Amino acid sequence: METRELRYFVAVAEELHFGRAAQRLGIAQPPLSRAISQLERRLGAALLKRDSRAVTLTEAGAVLLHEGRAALDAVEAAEHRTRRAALAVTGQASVVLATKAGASSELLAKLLHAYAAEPGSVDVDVVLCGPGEQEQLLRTGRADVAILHHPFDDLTGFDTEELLTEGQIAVLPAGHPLTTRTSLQLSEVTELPNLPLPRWPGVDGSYPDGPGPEAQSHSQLFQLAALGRTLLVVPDSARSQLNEDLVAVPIVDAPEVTTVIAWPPHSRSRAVADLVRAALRR
Amino acid sequence: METRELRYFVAVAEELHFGRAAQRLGIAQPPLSRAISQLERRLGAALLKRDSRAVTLTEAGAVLLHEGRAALDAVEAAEHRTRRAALAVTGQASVVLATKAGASSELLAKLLHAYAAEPGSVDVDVVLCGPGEQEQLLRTGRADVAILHHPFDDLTGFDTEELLTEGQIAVLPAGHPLTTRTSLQLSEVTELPNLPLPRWPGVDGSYPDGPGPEAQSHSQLFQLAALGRTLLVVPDSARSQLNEDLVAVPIVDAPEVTTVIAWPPHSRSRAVADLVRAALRR
DNA sequence: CAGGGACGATACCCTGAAGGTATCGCCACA
DNA sequence: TGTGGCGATACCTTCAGGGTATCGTCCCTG
Repeated sequence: METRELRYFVAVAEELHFGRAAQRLGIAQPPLSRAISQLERRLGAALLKRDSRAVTLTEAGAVLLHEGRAALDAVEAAEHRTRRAALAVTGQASVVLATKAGASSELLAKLLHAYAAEPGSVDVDVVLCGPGEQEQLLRTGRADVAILHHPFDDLTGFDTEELLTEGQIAVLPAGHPLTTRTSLQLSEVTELPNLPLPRWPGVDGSYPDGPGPEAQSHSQLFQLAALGRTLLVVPDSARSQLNEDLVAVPIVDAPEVTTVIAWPPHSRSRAVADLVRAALRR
Repeated sequence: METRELRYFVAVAEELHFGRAAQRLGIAQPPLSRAISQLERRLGAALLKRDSRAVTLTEAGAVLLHEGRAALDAVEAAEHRTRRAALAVTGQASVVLATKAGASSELLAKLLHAYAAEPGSVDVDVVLCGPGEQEQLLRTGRADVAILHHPFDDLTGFDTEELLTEGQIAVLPAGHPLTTRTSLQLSEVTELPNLPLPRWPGVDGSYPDGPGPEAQSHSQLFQLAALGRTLLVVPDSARSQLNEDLVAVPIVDAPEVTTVIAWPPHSRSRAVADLVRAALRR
């Protein structure tokens, strides 16, 4: 199977529409139809049901969509990592570390400091990501290591080491009645009618339905919270980002958040190994 | 990057010889040379050093060999799993479980029995593998789950659950002086001049140098041991395979062997999940 | 030191796979 | 019953990828 075929199939499987998929791929619709049916013939499996008026995935098609994405990511990763390895020879050696924009910078600063002190350390490019983006960077080789947060980020397929486990706090606008409390239950904050939780864009860029305001970044979140438009449930270490307009109250029964350092399972990079070691030594 | 290019590069990188690689790929040498230099041009990286008389990998080439193999495995896995998913629809649903030929069948029997009792269980195809082969089957999608043994098998990149941890024993021919002992140190058995450890073929099929006899399978090993030609160091559970010609003596300081059940990290198969659950329930 | 052989690169040709345009066939819906 | 949307088919074109012949270079050897 060629990656071109996989890319074609993934496009159709995502769009569920040959015309749009062809447009996205920058080719005409007929060659796309042909490529897909040829792929189906070679696999000996129906991937799509063209039941006039609608294209849907078969069971096998769903499997190929999932596995095919992983395979394409792996190919892309091979490409990126090779390019970066070639740069490294010319003295441009560096590691790319992906982290969530707005996450605790204290931990990160310590980590970078500890690593920089190592003998043989190289430059660390810190890439600040939107939610969920780090994973993709790591899978496609555009990043070498990432700081992820369990259970928010999907850790499957990565090697990880735990760095920090913490509880969560509710961030409320100053003056809100609940700010008088010293602790809260999760159920007390999730369904407040006039202080809804914010909505994040999904991986496809669209927002789920709901009453809360839309947000793309951490800083937006804190602004929205300060304006009394939303309520945040965030890890304890986010306290450092509070200002006088915001009050934090611990939520006793919220799931614990574990900050981990993650890297692709077969990484052979010395720099990544050193970075992880530095992270574990605090 | 197309998988064809990756296959070409991997062939050359493994052979370190354009002519042989071309032969292996079933094409002529000139198009292979061209394909590789085109790949290098597109990546903007030298992958091979053609220093007359010898082809060697550059740093970037080594990275691409490694990452490229993983990517090719992922593509192959997508293909296999899709084919199997298509079969499953026709009522042929089954899971492929890879296990080392000759490994403890007691554990496996219990596992299969427990799984078969589950509601909704499907047929389990048990594939008996040579050493190290299970990993590859799992990575390329020809198997859905595998029984692996830490630290012998490489678990990186798989999700695993531990099933059993055990010590190791030395297997000696009956009548050997050491059979009178009730326990041994590892150092006492590894370097016996007239009872050397056997040699296994590596992933490339070639044998390492050494004094011991060559063996391909577990049953061969036990035969060789019974003939007094070799000494085995194996997990405790292999006792069940001993006959009257062989004597087992525990090795107190041998590394512990952990039997794990492993599956690809993003498996979505219900059957795999059930199988793992059954395995953990004993 | 000349000649031969091993090996990768280059030159040049040819075939077929992949892409484009036009059009068909089918169905839903007005 | 016509019309529009959509995937499939027919047919043409182009160039990427494969083949053969040959070169250039280095090493070895007589």
